[in-house]
Amino acid sequence: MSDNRVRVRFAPSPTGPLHIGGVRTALFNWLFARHHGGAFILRIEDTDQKRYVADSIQLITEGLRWLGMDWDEGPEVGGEYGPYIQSERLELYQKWANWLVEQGRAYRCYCTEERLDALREQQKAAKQDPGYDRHCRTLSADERAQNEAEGKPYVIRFMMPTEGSTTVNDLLRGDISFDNKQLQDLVLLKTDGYPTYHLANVVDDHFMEISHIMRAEEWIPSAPIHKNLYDAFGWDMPQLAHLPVILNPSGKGKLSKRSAGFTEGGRKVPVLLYEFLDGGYVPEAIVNFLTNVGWSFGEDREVFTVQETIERFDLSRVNPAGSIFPIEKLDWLNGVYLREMDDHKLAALLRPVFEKAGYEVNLDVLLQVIPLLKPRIKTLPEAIPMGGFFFAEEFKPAPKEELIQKKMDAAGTKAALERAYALLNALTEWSHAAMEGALRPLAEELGLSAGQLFGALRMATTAQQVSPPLFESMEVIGRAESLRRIQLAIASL
RNA sequence: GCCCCUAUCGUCUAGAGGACCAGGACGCAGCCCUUUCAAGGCUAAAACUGGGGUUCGAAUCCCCAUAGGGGCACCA
Repeated sequence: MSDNRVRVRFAPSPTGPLHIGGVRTALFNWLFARHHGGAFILRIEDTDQKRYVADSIQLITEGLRWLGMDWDEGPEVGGEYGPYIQSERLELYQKWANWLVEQGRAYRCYCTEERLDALREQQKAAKQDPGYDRHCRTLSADERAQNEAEGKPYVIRFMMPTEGSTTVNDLLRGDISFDNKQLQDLVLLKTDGYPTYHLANVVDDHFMEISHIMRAEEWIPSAPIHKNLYDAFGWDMPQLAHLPVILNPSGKGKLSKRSAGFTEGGRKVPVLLYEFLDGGYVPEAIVNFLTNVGWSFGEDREVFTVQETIERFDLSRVNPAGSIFPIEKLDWLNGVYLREMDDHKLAALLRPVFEKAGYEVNLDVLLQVIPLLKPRIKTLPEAIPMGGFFFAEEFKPAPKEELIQKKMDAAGTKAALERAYALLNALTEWSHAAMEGALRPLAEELGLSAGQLFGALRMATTAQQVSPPLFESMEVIGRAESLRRIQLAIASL
């Protein structure tokens, strides 16, 4: 199954934190590379100086590593096709842009921003399609010479064919044709000497010997542009596969961090990768979840390991239709992974969560608590209300009213707690089994339901309406402290 | 406005002409278990956008309509 000619890349631009949509694109590329035994390349497309955000590259590399995606070539690891940061390859792009000019396939355009803006306004007013009017494409030799003599700044524009059509093949959708009249004489090289995305992308994919381009669906309209560029250069175009977009839970538009990043219930949906980290999702669950959006394992299976995914991943199972971000499925899946997780590993994840919430964590206690927490949490922060009280420095007894259970009064509650105290105090072994063995008959004797008696004890020992099972909790709290708390409750009645 | 893509339960999806009165999962509802909350088990409701073709036969192929999405920068 190994094909070392498979070379794919993830090519984000460093404009801020990783977006989950980008992560999905990266993941599919990575899975494809690993499945075929090819190379996964990380390339940084920093050709827009205005949008560059410092530290972005680090956020990207850390994010990919967190999810377990390693790259064979790129920043931090190097490679034979580098550099892998586009701002370090400017000469290459300039060379090939100029080559196109020499070949008569591109031209210098001296139009100012003002003229372009005015043109756009005019087109808009006349309800014409927007686009460059190719003014500088037909400049005479004299006009050109004059512009050069004046030292006017210029961009290099591609001379797009104006007739016929361009057909590109998409591995998921088949052939897609575009009327060349729709295509623009787009800018290849900007005034500042930096390439645009289109030029840099084509040049790099060619020289980095990329075999398959897997990118998001919003790039489909630029595929014919790229195709014409490859043709002009005389290069073969890599295979294309446009991955479906992920839509907002609101159903309106692409998944974005703004406006519609909420579910119908008004819940904030995580979108940036760090928001998933902060939200208490684990990487294994995120990866498993992402592979279920736009791709399916088959065999009616929803839960599987990365290794299984790598073995099975292929483009034929990619669904070309866009999909709404199914966040509730991630919650469920995260719960599945948390339940299956090794106790020590979960302890390492939970410890900082409790500490951040202001609790001082005793590792021994945490390890005892984890089995109680496991089936009750879907995300890490949910452990705080469920288990935080185990680490509270000072016990705050529940108010009297809350000790009294349904259809009971203060006197009855007090009497029941006193009897329970006596039985527990007499126990030779402080285990949940022993406690239950002693107290269940008591409930019956007192004519109370298990819910009434245990409810009162829960309130007395944990001061919580909701908690892990009573006796297991008391086991963790310890004999002396549990008995002390029951005494406290009795005294308050 | 123009161009392009897509279309199965509320949602994520299975389905590559007969094995489909359409399967799985999440969510939702009910029941069981149960000391609260979960987890777990069981059951239920829930979909092939519409219309034309092609074919002995269409969720699957073609066309049109509709709907949703994407794109039309010296941003990627």
